[in-house]
Amino acid sequence: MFYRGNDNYLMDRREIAQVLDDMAVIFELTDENPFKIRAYQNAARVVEGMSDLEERIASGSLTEVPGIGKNLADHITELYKTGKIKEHERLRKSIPPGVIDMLSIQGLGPKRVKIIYKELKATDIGQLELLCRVGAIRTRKHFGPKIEENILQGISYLRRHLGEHLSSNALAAAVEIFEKVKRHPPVKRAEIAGSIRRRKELVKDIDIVASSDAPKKVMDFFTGLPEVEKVEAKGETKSNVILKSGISADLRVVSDKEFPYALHHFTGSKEHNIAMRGRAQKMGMKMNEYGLFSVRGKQEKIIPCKDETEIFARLGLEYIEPELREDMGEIAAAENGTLPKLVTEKDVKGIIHVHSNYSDGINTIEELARYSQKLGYSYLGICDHSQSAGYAGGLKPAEVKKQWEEINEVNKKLKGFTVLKGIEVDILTNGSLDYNDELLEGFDLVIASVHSKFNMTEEEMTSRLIKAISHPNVDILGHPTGRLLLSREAYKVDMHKVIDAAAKYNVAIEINANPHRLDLDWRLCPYAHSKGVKIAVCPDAHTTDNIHDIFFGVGIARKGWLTKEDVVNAWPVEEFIRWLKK
DNA sequence: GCCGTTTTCGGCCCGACTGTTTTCAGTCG
Repeated sequence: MFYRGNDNYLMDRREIAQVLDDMAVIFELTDENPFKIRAYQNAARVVEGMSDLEERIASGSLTEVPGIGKNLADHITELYKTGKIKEHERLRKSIPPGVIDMLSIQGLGPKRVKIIYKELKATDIGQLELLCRVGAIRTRKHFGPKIEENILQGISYLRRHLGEHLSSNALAAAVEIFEKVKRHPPVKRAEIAGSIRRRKELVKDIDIVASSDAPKKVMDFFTGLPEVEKVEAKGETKSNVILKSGISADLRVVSDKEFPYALHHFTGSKEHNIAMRGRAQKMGMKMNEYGLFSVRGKQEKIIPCKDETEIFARLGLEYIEPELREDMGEIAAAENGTLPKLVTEKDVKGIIHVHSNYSDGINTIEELARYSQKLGYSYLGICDHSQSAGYAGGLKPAEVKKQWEEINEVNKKLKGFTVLKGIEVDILTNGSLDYNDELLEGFDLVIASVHSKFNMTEEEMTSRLIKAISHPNVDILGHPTGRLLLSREAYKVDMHKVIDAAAKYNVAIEINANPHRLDLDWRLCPYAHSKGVKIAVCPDAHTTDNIHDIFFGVGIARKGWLTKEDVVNAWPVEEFIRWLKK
């Protein structure tokens, strides 16, 4: 199931980018030159997209990379070699961590946080909340009751999601410790269970299930891992630790005979398990994490099963994929033999919705194409931003024409691979699109997305999206609700009406595979399927690395019961193009 | 911070929106 990750230095590059971004954040709070801040942010993105970082560090040629000068080259080298930057450590100490946390509150940026910290002396979110409640915020210039209210709402949103993690972060942390546990000699079998295995978009903790005859040894090994910050509980069957990444992780160790039952039990969901136990009971059986038992009076006898498939079979069910175990109809479908054959990562044929260096992406069209081809895909849809998206380097019509010529050139060079001329066109406030019809007609592929004016009423936003969908050139509706997991709520919109409109105009809806979005929500996929609406699983990539995010999008599609027939970019290129020309 | 046949200082991207104001500051994308 696992994220195949990337070749070579992904973690190093991401970690370096993270530190540079962190420095930029601190600079924002300390009145640094705004262009210096941007230089750091820019360098973070550049490093993230570099394929030859190690060579350049070794040869000292980092400064040849646009956006990296003497200073940043030194910082990056220091970080790569020593794991830290002295100046970063110094900056970190100059500002309380609780102040930096405030920046994650929606509507609070560096300027306001600085006033809250320097003038109102609040050093964490709790103190800030108190200031809002007593009306102390509104005493400052340009602060008023409405801003107090917005801050309180932002804090409440953060609290509601306290202890939750993006699936991408949780998975990365889980894989790191899981691989070690799995390779530990006393361990016979091991799997990541829980909501990560069910591919939920947000995850509270990591669950690992292992089998062994020497549970104590396994527990000692687990609680002694270098990734562990704190051991919360430690026993022979269960241990709980807090990882240095801040995520809580559970390990359960059972005998190898018990493993399939434990795996099923700790994969959940709780609701699925309740329904399964009810079914077992009706069939004269009993089910828990240690086994499936036949019950006769007071006599209980274990029913041996070597894996989960056998457990389901004993209960008269087809194997149910973990993604579907939410008690949302999967048990009935497994009984009737009507479970869908879920789309897999391998089914995906084309990567669409990718930003190039024409707008806010890092890589050139050719780099993106060659990388996608190397990964085994057969087509790529370049979809940069349209002209209104000034912040993201949106393309003016003349630049679009230039890009088309470049795409033609790249297509001539590549064999057995097709680059499509696409665009992520902004949906303007009134639902019209950001280019005239003549220009739109020239694209192979048009994704329409909202990037502005999120605070409309539900009626206004719904009709705005439906108007965009009804445009004859629109093929796909991009990130339909605009949500950013753990940081921004979706805008108000009636997605059922939007899906109905997508069905009417034969427009596909995106599952944006960026782990911060995962939008369309999987809970709405069955409705879309029932209306015949197709889905596009798109990485919304801004670097070659981001293309791997497709993994998270496919997870959501699977959770939404979708098959490869439902997913337009799981179709061969000819079929996809035929559909685009519909 | 970076960049540069405008070669070493001066420019670097901006439009929309909100909540404050009474002309603008801050945030977001």
